[in-house]
Amino acid sequence: MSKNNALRPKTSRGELTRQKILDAAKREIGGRGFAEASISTITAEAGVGQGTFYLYFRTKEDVLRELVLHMGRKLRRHLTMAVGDSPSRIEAERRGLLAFLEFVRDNPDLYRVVEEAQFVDETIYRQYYDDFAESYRSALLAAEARGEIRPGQAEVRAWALMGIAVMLGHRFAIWEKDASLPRIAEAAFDMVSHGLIPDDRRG
Amino acid sequence: MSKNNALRPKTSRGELTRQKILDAAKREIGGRGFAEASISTITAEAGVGQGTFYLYFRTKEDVLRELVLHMGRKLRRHLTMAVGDSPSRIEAERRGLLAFLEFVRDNPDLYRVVEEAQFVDETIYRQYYDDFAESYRSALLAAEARGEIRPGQAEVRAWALMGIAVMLGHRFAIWEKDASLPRIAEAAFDMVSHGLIPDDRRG
DNA sequence: TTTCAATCTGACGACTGATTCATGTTGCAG
DNA sequence: CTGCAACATGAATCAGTCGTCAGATTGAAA
Repeated sequence: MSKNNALRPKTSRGELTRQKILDAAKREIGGRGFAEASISTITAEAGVGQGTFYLYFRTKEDVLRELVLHMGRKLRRHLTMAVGDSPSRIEAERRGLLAFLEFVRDNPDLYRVVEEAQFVDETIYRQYYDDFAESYRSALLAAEARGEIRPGQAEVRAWALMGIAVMLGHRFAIWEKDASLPRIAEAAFDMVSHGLIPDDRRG
Repeated sequence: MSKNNALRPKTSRGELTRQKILDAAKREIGGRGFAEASISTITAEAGVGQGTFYLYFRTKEDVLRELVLHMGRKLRRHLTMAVGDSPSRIEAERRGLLAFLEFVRDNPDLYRVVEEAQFVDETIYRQYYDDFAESYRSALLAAEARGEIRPGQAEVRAWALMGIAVMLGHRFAIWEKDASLPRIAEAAFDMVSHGLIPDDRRG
């Protein structure tokens, strides 16, 4: 089952070194991109010898996979905290979107690493999105059952909402770093909750 | 002004060769990814000598830029045809989303090439999206002025709507190749036009 | 037919960066 | 204190690509 590479350190010293490499890789890959980031720049940045890298990772791809997993856990934790005890799905939507945008702004390197994963290991990338989509989807279904939202294709909605978050994150948290995130989230939230059609034109 | 590289062929024979290389590059980069695609695999696929590549392009990045521009023109043309004479912005929204999804399904290589551009030449990538966002934005503003849609941040809405299209394209036109695109587009369109909040819960 | 600008070729030099490995160091269990 | 497994090193090796170039070919105008 666990194809877990048997590359895990066995002492706390090793664990620390592994972590230093992971941090450096995050900065290098996130900053310069996967192609530019070489093992030598990563190890130099981490302050360890070149060979040390191979004590804990098989390849550069390996580190990236690890970072995607890390991003997934960290983001999930962050969103859970932010959305936590929302009184309704709609309110959860609002808080979740804002929390995501803030997360992206605070972790641009991780964000970029995940996007690069798409071209390095499609499987892990898709797993990352599938996981979020699935929990998103079931949340929508539950809300629908409670009558909080209009019935509709939960699966499609989940992916559409993720698309909004990702694109707005890219545009307003990565590219335009000083945008007012609450204003952005509010505008998108308004569109999604109320719809584009004016009240006086509904059938 | 025109930094246009002076690498343009001067005869139709040259033009043809250049095109063969461009096509091969689209397949190679779209299929294996930018990093995997080497000049030699591209020229081999195109059926020309290695050196021929440099008659028309400076670098691999150069080809990718060209392909992004190409994708922009082609997609724009496609959307214009599909949305053309819609009776309303809302209707244009519906048709546009479906047309985009179909385009992605029919041109997966081009789609991927554009996404890769993000990590190769951020400038051209951003230009690509900015262009679409701008025309999207002004269309929304016009519709708003006509009272067809509720007032709101057109800029944010434009990016959010693009996010929906991109993500749904990735999920339902690239990953799940036989999804019912009209059904997907309809579901997303319904959410965006009517909103998630049920009519009986609006204040 | 001749000429020549444009086009094409593919082997090759230079270089980059991944991975290995022989050797050295660390720190804890006994 | 000592022995040993874990950890660390970086020079050397190795694979593969880029971009060049000297020479060959094409085809259309003169």
